Amino acid sequence: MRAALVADPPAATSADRRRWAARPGSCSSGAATALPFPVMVGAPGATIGARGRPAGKRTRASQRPVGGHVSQERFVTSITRQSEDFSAWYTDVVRKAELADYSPVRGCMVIRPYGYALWEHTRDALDGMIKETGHSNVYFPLFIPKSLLDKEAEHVEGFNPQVAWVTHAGGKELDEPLAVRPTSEAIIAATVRDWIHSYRDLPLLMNLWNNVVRWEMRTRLFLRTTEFLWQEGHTFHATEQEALEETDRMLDVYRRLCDEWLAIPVTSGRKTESEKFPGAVTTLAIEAMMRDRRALQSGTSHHLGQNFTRAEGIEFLDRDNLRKNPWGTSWGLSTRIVGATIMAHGDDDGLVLPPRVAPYQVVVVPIWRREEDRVAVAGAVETVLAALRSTPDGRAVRVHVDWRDDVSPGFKYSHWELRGVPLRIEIGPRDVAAGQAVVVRRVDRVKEAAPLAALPAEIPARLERYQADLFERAARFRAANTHAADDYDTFRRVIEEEGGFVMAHWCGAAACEKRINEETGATIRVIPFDAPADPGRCLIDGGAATDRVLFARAY
RNA sequence: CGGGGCGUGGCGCAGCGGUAGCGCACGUGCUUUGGGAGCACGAGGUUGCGGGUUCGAAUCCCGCCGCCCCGACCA
Repeated sequence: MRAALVADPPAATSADRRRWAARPGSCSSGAATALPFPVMVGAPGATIGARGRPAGKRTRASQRPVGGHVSQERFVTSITRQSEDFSAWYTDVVRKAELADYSPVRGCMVIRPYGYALWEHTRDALDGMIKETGHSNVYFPLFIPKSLLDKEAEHVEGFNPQVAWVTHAGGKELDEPLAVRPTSEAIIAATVRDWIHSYRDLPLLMNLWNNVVRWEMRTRLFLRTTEFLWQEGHTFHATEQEALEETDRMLDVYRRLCDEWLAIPVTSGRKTESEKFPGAVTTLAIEAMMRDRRALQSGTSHHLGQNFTRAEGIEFLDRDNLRKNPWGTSWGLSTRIVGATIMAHGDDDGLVLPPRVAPYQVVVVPIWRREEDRVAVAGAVETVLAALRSTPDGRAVRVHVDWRDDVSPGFKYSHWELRGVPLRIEIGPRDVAAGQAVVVRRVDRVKEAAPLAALPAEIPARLERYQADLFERAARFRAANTHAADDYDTFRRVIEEEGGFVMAHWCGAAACEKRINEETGATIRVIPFDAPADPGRCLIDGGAATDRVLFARAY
């Protein structure tokens, strides 16, 4: 885990406090590394929140004694309910939790400090796994000469409508247009031709963290933006077997990222011909279920065969003294995964973040009225902070203390719940007197008192349990919304009325797949790897199928 | 690209011929603070742009521009 984010020192001036408080993710202590947050400002004229809502009416919630039962009351009222309009809910949450903003550029977003911190934790976890599996990070250019992109026929055709071109530079028209990379297969293949001569040069295992541009007609923050951040892995192998293993291995890395870090259960499988990456032999993907029961493709891994190496004329001399084209793979996971995290866990009160990637794992809300109370509470808070920064197992907890004195404790509760902080610790004069703190879980608002002395051991354990609980909750939700359909009428009814994943038989014909999509809006998300043998008849033409495939309406 | 809608302080809106107002947010002060506090005072707008009609245009007409929503691509 990364270093703890350090809390605001109570000694800060009130103006300082406000400034820091306005930038969650900022570190105010010299001890911790200050995250470099460029403060990006939405330019004037940007359309912000075209779908806004009237500001929340302050319904003064009745006061309740500490240690009470779990409240069903809805405290955050400025967010559209999921049940009312899931898309509006999503946009509200992204904007009000200050994850991202629209920008002056159509279809492009500004990722704000809190959103970027969430992406960074996800990215760092994945980067670690990519390195553990033997890959090195590299960088390739943003611009790709047209001639390179044109070499692989299926690739060109697939990406053409989405490519942005640079035709002028230096005050004149370029001899050859440059594509703003939609992905880097072409330029990488063209470059590594000079690096690969012998089987001894293989495998070549590379990964790039970069931005790509794909011109989109309809965009959504994080889920589909014209420019997005991602990693793209590119590898070259001496045998097809090795390339196939690599494709599987990296898909499983993505599965583990979702599983262990994001608490999102995913289904791994193979894409159909119509859904595969342009230029790939096969495409594998992980699919996750969002809380509106729709599917979201969250990561893809492609077996490229020799398509790109042949197009580029990459050859190596093998052990058997024969010249061969290497086999390639590529795999990518983007900022879309942030959208997945939001939609897989969030509720009507805002974000619900998995502790392992949450910018703040714990927020402390000190409560005081008189100056003497504040001093007493500050003492207890300092003790807790020191303990959380050096827990018994040596791991630091990312904790933030909200010392703002211009908003009420109740406001702070809502503020941090909207932002999905897993645990809230409330410490007031009554707690100090009792030598305890009140700990509240974001996901279910379960509220418990815990002795101050026990917190160093308690909090990390509670965060782990919380992480596990979130995964369990998501897995139960997915199970409850996965159905089987054995005939087309049932299928249509389930897709229409229930939504979710529908497991059904498909003969493998593109025509049947197409008809289902056109008539129901559902697509084959994947042909799952772990589907049990279960022979049946295709929904459309009755053709034989050995097992079921996963259908859903998707993002 | 076809259909629908909207452009008015930072955000959300009202005003629909007589020279711009409300809520939120913002600033200052006082009282507050264990589930989104209250009051008072204050600051903030060449009404998207350009033309026209009129004594007079945010308002009516024409033309641009921009954005949003709905239908064919994608991580």
